[in-house]
Amino acid sequence: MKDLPVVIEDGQEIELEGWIIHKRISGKLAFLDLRVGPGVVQLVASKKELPAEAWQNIKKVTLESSVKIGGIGKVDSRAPTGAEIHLKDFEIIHLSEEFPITPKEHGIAFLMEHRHLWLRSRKQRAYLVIRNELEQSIHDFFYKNGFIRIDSPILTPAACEGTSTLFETDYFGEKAYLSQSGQLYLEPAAAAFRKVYCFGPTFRAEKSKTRRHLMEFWMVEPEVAFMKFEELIKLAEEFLSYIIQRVLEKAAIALEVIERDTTILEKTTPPFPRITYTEAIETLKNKGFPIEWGDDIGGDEETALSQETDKPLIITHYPKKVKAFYMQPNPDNPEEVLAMDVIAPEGYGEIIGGSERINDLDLLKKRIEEENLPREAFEWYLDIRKFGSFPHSGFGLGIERTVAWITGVKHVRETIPYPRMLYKIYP
RNA sequence: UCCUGGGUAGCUCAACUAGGUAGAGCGGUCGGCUGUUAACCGAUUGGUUGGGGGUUCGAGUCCCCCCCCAGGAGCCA
Repeated sequence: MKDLPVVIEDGQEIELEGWIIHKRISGKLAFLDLRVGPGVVQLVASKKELPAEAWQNIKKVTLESSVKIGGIGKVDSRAPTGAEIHLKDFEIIHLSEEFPITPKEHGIAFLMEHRHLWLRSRKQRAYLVIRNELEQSIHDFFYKNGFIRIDSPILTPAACEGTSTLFETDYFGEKAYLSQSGQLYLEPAAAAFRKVYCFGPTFRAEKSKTRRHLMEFWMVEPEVAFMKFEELIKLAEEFLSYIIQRVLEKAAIALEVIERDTTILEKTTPPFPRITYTEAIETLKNKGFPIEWGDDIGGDEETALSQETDKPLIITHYPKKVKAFYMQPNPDNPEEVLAMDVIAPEGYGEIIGGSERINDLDLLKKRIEEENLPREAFEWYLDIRKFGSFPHSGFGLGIERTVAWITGVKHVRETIPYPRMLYKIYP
């Protein structure tokens, strides 16, 4: 079975530390698989070529024991990763107790209980290597394009989009909430640096229990001063295309390990197909969904729409009542806002949500009142519209959903090292 | 929160339309095997059937309550 390889040169003298993940022993010849880092290498041991003590160690070593080995590298097509190490020495650092996770089948409840150990498994390592490549590609994209990274706070005094779904905590006698978006803190920073982004965990206390939701998830959010709605859509297209292509290139082996068919991913190049919310509602009605203009578009509806295309689908011009208070109204229709969502193909749903922001002070005050939001908490935010106000736009991309799409994994819980799910915070 | 399905050995499951003191594979352990790939062959180990109460001569199986898990919905990234 394919795994991430360790690069081995033919004839090279090698000393390595690692963990034994598999052992096949036959009388006088043994094969062991050693996990060194993300990668794995096969060890070959012949009884007559080893010190007696080393052979005894090989016989008694248990799965997931930590060991130190010495040997000679050999390129050999019979080895699972194309190369192997012929052992000259084998030392046990720690003899592992019986490891709960075996190469055979396990249920998801058992695996989630043992998430801290499950991380060592072949596919889980591949998923997290892919996540790492995605995160790096995001930073590289923004760095190359002159963005400044702004680390927004996690403890916040007020809601970005209403308080009902926030985790509340005590802040020296005051109420504080775990951030559900860095956006409000990004907008002031855009006035300082013009192009900014934040990258960090966000928290939603929604009691949702689906394959697309976590209580704690990571989001990257760019915000750009003087950027209008059309340019925002272009930014989203270029950004998403860049990060997908970069991951396909840099994480090619990890994608092979998980046997991901990347045909559709390769098609992620600008421009993306685009429909308005109103057109989406018409399409859904024709498909038989019981939906009316003004309703939000749910998971099944998103999947139905994304089936029309192999590329991410952009939906624009949503009704203002289903979107956040800070979104700029459509000049051609005040009931709509200049908002856009990007729906991933293959049923992975919304991965980007963004908009042009309101830059007029009076309009923003009015919208805060209409949504019954606590005005005091937003005074600092309103300041942006008092001191050199400027048109600006931004979006947020969900890391876990994007990794889920790239890897083809069904549930986002496997795209993050330690998922936080409804009523589940262990390990 | 709601709907549906489920909790039996360390793990994955079986024990039937009909209540009769639980069984297999994997893992572990011991032995065998010089090119294995989730190796193979033989032996062996393993259980208060999620918890509590009830019906019954007798409950894994039937009834009630509780706990936990999974899948889905709403909401969202």
